[in-house]
Amino acid sequence: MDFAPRIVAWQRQHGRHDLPWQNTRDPYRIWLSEIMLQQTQVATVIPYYERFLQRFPDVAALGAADQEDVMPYWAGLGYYARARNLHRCAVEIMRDWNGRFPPTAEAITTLPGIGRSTAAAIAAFAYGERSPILDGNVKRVFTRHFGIAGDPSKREVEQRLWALAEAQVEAAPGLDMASYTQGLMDLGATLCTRGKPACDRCPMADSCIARRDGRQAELPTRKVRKAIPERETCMLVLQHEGSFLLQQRPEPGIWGGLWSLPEFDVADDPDSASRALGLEPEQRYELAAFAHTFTHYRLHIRPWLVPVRAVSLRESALPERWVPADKLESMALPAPVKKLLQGLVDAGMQNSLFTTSKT
DNA sequence: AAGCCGGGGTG
DNA sequence: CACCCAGGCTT
Repeated sequence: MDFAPRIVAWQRQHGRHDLPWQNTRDPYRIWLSEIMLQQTQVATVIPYYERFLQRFPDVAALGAADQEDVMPYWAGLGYYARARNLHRCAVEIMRDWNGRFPPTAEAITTLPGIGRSTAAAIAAFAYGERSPILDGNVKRVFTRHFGIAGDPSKREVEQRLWALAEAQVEAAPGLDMASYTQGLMDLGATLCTRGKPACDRCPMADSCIARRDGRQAELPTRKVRKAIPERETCMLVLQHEGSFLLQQRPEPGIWGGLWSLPEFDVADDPDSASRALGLEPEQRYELAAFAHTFTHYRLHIRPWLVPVRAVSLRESALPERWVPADKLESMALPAPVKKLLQGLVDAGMQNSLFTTSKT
């Protein structure tokens, strides 16, 4: 009872008001922030957001750009389909909406990469539309406050939460939707956190079921996570006169659209893998293996440094490019590849990096 | 309904 | 290390 107005009152006094995407009603800026913030924390997003906005200040600038020019500004953020969809949206808005962002949450949902919650957030912030959100923060706040057990990603539980979200808005005529939506996010991000919720400072503590029953640690119910599989790959660091050979990853798929190192099966060897690309190895150095963990599997990477003489390449299914060391910064590289190449460049290709020498 | 898609922060 | 984060799309 009285849920939404209390959230608003708390937000105005204790919420966040100076995030880079606040204090604007520009749908473009709001939209960009919502996409970047999908499954990504605020502190991670901020520098990406600033860089992106500087390069693409409005939907016209983004729509006029090639996707190729967009990807470097997303490299390292993850979920690269978000960037591809963002660019598709901009093209679509310029073509189908006369350059104006769609005026309702329902219309916004038709755009690629924007679901119900993201559309509602954009509509609430930009237009004040009375559409509720249901993101990770809201799921945590609601499951605790209303004592909803069960994995929130399950359809049945999620439907209950959507119904609760709708009910809170309907029960509050004249609600300031921007403040309410921001308040839910702020509460989840700053007080009703996963680990140690600050119930002593929470404006909803007196009506919170989890608080009453001492079940804050059990809600929201954890999802049962299966053991993640292990995968293994070898990567070729083909090097010629200070440049590295990069291949553009196909989409869809992991790292789609990013530039990565050529890979070969662990059963094969770096020399034949290099020759398969039309390159003759001068040497081959096994670099230190390392692991990279994704949400759904762990990838063991075994990199080989292979200096080559000729740079004539064979026909390849993937776009390929020789990239000088000092131009790597401008390329859209997967995080582990960036780390690997940066390490090589920073160390000046010194032998200390090699676990084993020539084989 | 379940799997796919990343990287980083947190405890 | 496990778990989670301003989720959405495909199968």
